[in-house]
Amino acid sequence: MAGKKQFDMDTALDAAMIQFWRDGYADTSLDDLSRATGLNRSSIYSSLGDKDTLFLRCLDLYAARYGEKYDAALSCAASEPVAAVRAFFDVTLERIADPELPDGCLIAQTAMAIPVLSPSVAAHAKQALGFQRLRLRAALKAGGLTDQEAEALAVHAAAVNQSLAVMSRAGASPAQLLAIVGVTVDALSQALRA
Amino acid sequence: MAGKKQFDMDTALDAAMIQFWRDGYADTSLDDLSRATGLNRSSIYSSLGDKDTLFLRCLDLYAARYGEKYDAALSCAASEPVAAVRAFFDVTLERIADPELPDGCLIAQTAMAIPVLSPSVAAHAKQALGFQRLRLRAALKAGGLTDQEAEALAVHAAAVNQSLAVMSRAGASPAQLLAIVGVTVDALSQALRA
DNA sequence: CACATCTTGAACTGATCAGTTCAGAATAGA
DNA sequence: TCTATTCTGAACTGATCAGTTCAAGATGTG
Repeated sequence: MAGKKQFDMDTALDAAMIQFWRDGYADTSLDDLSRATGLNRSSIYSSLGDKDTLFLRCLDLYAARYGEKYDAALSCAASEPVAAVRAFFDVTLERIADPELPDGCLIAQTAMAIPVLSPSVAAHAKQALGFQRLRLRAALKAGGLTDQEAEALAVHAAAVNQSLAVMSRAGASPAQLLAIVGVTVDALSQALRA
Repeated sequence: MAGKKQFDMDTALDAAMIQFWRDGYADTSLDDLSRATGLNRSSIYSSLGDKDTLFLRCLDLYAARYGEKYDAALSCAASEPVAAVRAFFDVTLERIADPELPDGCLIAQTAMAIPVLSPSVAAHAKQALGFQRLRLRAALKAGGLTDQEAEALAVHAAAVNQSLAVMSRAGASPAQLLAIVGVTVDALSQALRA
């Protein structure tokens, strides 16, 4: 069982991310991480760093992975802004519908715990939410909204996207989640018609 | 220091509620509660029960207190539905703006932690969110929306209300929070115009 | 075979946690 | 004054936590 790397770093990081995602930072112990990754306590410590460092890596992995998907969804915003925003929300809805993945959202969960988290972790979470808003704003401006409209709808859409995390954890049905984003998409259609 | 009750139960419960609200269940220790309430460890145990019981009481106190305010805000829905929903969100926005109170929302925070909470606590949180939706739905129907529209807008508004908890924790400005609810209020105006 | 590399399990430290108990101090009312 | 009630501080249990260390075992490479 030695001589060469026995585990895939990315797989382990993935498992750790999902563990943090489901239970949150406070309720995830090193033993939980050890169980989730299949790695020994010592191995985690020596190759992934301590709990804080590992959590930061997981946050970044999460932001990068889904950030790409959100970007891809919004890429058609210039020609079809409504479809783009719908696709944006679909990224989240599909993630929630995936039985392999936890409900909720790692960023939202982390944001809610900001008062008890380290400043660096808090900063990463805030930054991730900021990126989301900027992504949406750029797309909406490309889609033809004014600066003001784009700003307002971007922060609204980012918030609604986070709300899906709360509502899914509280047991909302897929139909209800769809209704939540439906109102927002309709509001965008309306804004574009003006 | 004895012979008669030395502390006001409601005051103590209030302090405990705020402590849970700010730091969440997992990150609140009995020592934190002792400090917050000014009560001895033993006194908490003997007069407020164990951590789980106390948390349930705090959840109920929170739901009752703000439930009343939400109801009052929505009471004019039949004649002025848009103003009613705006007043509904104002309850949350004023709570967030109050420097005496934590950001966020106890219900939202609890909902996010459902996977690691006891079933009874999870049930209380879900119930509270369910009430919020029913409150909104009744108001919107009274305001003249169809059943379908009222259902969709109610779950949307309840979600947006929860999103304010996430966004305020992530450092969103009052103007941004206002923009978030603005889009929803506009969507309601539009629905009523049809 | 020998060595460098990797992995493991176990242990230990110092800290915190919830829950519980209890003796004693303080006090209000009879 | 006597007594029932209330409060307090301290202690203890059994558990978990993060962080760290290390010796022993396993394996691939040269």
